[in-house]
Amino acid sequence: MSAGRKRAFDKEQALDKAMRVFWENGYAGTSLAQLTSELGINKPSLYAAFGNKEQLFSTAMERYMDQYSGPNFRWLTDSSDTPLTERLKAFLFGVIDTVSDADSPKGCMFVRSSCESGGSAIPTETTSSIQDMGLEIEMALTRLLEAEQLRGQLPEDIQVQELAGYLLSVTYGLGVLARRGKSKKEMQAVANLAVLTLPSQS
Amino acid sequence: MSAGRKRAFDKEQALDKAMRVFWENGYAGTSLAQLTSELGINKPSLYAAFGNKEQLFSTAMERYMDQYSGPNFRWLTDSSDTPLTERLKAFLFGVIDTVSDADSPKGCMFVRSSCESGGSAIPTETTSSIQDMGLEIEMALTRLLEAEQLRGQLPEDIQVQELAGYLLSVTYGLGVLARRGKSKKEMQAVANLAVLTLPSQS
DNA sequence: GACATTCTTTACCGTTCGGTACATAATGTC
DNA sequence: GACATTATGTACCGAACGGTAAAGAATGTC
Repeated sequence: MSAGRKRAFDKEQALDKAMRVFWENGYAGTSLAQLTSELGINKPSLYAAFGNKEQLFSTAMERYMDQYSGPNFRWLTDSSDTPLTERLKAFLFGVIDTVSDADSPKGCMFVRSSCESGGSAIPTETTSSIQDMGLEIEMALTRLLEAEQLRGQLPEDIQVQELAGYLLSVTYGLGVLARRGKSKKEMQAVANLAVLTLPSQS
Repeated sequence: MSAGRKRAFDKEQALDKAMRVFWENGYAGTSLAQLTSELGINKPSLYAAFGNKEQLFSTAMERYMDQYSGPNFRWLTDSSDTPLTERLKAFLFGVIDTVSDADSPKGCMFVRSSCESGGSAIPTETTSSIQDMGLEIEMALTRLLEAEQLRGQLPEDIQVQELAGYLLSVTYGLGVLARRGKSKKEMQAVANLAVLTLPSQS
């Protein structure tokens, strides 16, 4: 064990709070004063633990993806005998729970950050890491659909990357709807419609 | 004609530029220095013409809705003998042109502002006006679908507000996809999928 | 052409921004 | 218990923030 005074706060807990502040107010819309106030620590402690604002945001973004996006996509990527339509529905319902949870900011932090990135509001390095996260998700979804198509769960004439784009569009749209205050029930009806109308029954 | 020195810049043109700056960088991510630099005018001129930053943003937002959102929705609201599916497709293609135009910022300014609003990043008054814009769109879309259902263009057992939510979700999703760099062709394929799978043929 | 009016320019206001130097307090090592 | 090490609290930094006062330049009215 190394010497030195012990940290007086829980780092994971502080990161979770920081993630929620960014989730609610965005990168440009969040100030260090807000962060230190919400986390209950001083600026030097924050900088010692997480680096600067940009690095803290990136870490918070990764935590969001690990904690929410990952588990939701696991409904899709976990091998299972459940029909694809039902797994898609479970995925979308999981997303809905995430973006309209009563104890978290409304909407999707990834969607929000994607919209905020690209311009001068977010540093370029962070912008490209957000870009990478999105590409990773998209590729995973495409690969999954390809595998399902080979297994006969999808018509052979369908373009899987088009279908992946469609599913992403609906998913992202749910994030926006949630931010706009759409109720969980209404969004679940939307998800049902989206899955119901899929060309998935082989 | 009233007395006084003439304005040395075109107000409409300046508003258009301001709209694009907000579109690209968001409300919190845009500074007055950026605005005055991009518009080519000084701060006092900007304040005299448009009020403060918040009022300028609201005006820019209204211009965006008038110039882009309005015309796109007119594909839906204009009475026509064209089948609903084709009108929906025309609407979505119009949206795609807007959010992935080569001469404008990528993505949808309304989607972006909706994500940014709600927290402390945007003043509450502006937040609620954005909220109102969204509700107006949603109600117009719902009314349209109701009318189409009465005309027999939609199955009687379908819940039009659920369908409206679904269409909004896809539409908002396209705005996010565009911001993330999806090509126009890919998005058009997504729109085709979304319309193709609709339960619209009566 | 005097004058009131309106815009532009410059310079500035107080505040908040992200970030840090420095002294102090707490810990493990020896 | 001396010491190196690490975290905390305070106080501060220069820069950028949104916004404005004041003076000068251009216009129409009379």
